[in-house]
Amino acid sequence: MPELPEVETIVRGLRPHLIGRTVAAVRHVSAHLAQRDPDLPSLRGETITAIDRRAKYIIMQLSSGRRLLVHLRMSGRLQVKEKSARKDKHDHVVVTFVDSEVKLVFRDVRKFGLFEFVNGNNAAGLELLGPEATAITAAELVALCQSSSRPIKTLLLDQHRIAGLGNIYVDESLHRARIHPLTPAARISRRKVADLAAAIRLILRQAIRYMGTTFDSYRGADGSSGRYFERLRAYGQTGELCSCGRARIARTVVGGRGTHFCPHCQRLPNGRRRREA
DNA sequence: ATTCTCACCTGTTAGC
DNA sequence: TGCTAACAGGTGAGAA
Repeated sequence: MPELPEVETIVRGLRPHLIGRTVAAVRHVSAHLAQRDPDLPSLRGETITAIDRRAKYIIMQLSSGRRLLVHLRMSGRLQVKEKSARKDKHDHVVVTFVDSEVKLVFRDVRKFGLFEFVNGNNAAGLELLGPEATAITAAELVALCQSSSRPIKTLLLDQHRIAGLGNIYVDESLHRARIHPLTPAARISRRKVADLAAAIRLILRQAIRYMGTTFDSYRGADGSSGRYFERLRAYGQTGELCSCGRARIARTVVGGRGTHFCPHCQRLPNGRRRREA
């Protein structure tokens, strides 16, 4: 699942190929995307002037002043391929460019992703996003935590509070900061919250350097896998010995999401220790 | 206002 | 072997 580091990696991979390119044609727009945005064919003739990222959103600035919004959600991929590459059954948009041997392909097996112009419907979603997780300060996170009694994991996944984290990097950040994912946010000490803010920034920075995490379907703009997979210490490590050497990584469910943690390092504050389900 | 639940979707895996 | 059911998970709409 593409989270902030994966999206950043894709954006960096797209820029050298697409900046300054003019769209020659928009091909194969799948019905579910055409229904959400009937204007997609009008991308033809636009020149891509910039490609930016906001949390997990990719925003392409166009010469007309319009903006194209892409969100990969669960299974989306945005890849640059040779013009001759065969179309896959899950390719939902194919964009070709003037005087270019490559094409941009939006593939999305589960069809949760967005590929549309910024408009009234989706602009609000962008504006409601919390501060970028990469730049979250201790003070900001302290304020955030004090205002909520929700489990810290649930709070960190709320894009309106802090934007960019997903299931993988929340588990990794809480593990590094040694905080149990079910800890009520307001019950975490200032010192631990500061640790958490530092852990979030560090892990995201490292994950970007390693070009993201490929757990299942994620691929970079050039189709490559993310190398941060090898660095995971909690997510998907159920049953593996924790780096502390004292316990094995357990799995439970928090807010409906698979949650990985070390029962030794990450304990609830009142002494109760939670085991796997 | 805030928080929780469910729907969206399909490939993969577990269970019979 | 072949089938069905459960599961994965980011987000937003609607309910509590």
